[in-house]
Amino acid sequence: MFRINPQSGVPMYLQLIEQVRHAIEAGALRPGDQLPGMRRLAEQLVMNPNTVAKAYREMEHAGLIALRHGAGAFVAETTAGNRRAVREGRASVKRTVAALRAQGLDDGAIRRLFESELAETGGEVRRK
Amino acid sequence: MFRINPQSGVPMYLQLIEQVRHAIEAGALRPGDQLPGMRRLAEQLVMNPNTVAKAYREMEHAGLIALRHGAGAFVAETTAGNRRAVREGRASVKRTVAALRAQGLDDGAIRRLFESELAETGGEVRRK
Amino acid sequence: MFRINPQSGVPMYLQLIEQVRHAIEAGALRPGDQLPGMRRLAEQLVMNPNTVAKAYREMEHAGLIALRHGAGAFVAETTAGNRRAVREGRASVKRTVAALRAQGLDDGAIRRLFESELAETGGEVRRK
Amino acid sequence: MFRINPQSGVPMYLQLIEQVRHAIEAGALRPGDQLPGMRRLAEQLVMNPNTVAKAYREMEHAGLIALRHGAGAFVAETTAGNRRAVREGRASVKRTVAALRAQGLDDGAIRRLFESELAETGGEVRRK
DNA sequence: GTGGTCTAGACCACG
DNA sequence: GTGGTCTAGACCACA
Repeated sequence: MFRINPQSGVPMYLQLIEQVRHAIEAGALRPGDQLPGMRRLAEQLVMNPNTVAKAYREMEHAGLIALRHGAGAFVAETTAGNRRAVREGRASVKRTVAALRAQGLDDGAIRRLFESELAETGGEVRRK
Repeated sequence: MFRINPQSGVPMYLQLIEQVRHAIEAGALRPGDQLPGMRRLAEQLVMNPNTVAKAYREMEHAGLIALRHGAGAFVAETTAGNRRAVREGRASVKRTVAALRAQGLDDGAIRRLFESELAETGGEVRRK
Repeated sequence: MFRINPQSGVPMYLQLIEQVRHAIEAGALRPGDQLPGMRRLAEQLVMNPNTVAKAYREMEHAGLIALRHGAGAFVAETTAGNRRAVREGRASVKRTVAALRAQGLDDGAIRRLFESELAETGGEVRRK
Repeated sequence: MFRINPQSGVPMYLQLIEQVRHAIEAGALRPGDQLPGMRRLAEQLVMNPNTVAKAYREMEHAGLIALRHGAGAFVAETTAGNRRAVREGRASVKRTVAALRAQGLDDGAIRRLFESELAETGGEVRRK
């Protein structure tokens, strides 16, 4: 369900958090849903359980999920977000990325293009 | 010219490298152009000169730039890349991002959207 | 400066957090003050650096301290609290505890007495 | 009769033990008195019966209570302790805590205050 | 079996 | 030297 790249320079636990966040935004994970157990997920993603635990703890702090001792991790009920916008946006992103790929750009170049655009047009600062 | 976010979790020196790489791809920096001095850049970006130095060293190692002792850092002549594709791609990325922003998505949600797309469609693994 | 008891059943990192919080409340640590380095403190308290790191991270989350990469940990400026009440309260607590000790009560009995009183009179729930 | 806080970081079974111990010290529970049934208590305190069972087992091990198979749990006859000192101490603790509350201190601050006092003046180490 | 704490120790990023 | 990430693996608390 998730794909982590240990070589990207982005901490693995952050990658996991972003992907869970996206899964929630996109509706793949819904409030109340149980997340995979830490150990099981660690095994799937070929990483250490402690690393998964760190991601889960941070997500709990962020109010994204709730950890119930002995019971598991669950998507928080308060998770709102604009799921509609995210789901609708997927199509245009898909088209744009496909076009860029067709022109011979690799992942890195595409990523830099998007990041550059975000940096230029965003009043927002990129945060943890 | 560059914008680094120390809080993003992505190493600052990597952010700088990616932005230089993009500037070259996009034509903002051309072969032979001189890069800002390390100390000056460090001051501008509010970071330690050692961190800038590390980024420059890595870029030299990658063949992106050439460090001429006592003279400064210059964009390498050998820098190929598909500049045309990058420049042409900017417009569509700009349109896509603007549309997503208009739907109320913030930087994070947009980033997660294209990262998700890259991960799903990319045969390529994201590398350092 | 701090005293941790590994056998108490209360997690060591929580004990450390409470003691730092108290030091701030009591004025022993003031906004802007630098905390001991994680490794150094770990050595002093005879615990693992990772355990200290966990305490520091939680305190950062709680807004108690700020962690500056490569620079150290510092007491947050926003730390208000009612220092006066805490400092003035110390005397009465000191007297009460001394009296209880004189009557032959041990730490456990004294603690249970206070906790019982807090539970009975507190509208507040004891939180992490 | 008892109040457990699952969020405090202190193990629930330890909280329960301490509260039973206090009830005995304070005379609320007298030698020979029957303790609530494990299942009933678990329900009241919103916790798993196994957790209550663990607390009861530990208390039996500590000689605090006796478990009579099929009959229930009873406060041990041998329970000594200085009940008089505890009962007499309640008044001064009540006064002290009330004063601290009046000064605006919350449960946490009060707890840190007496824990700090216990740590400073106690030759005793806090044990399980 | 699930989350939580702790240890020991390696390597990286930043100042 | 300071904080930060990751691994490997033990043991505890709770359901």
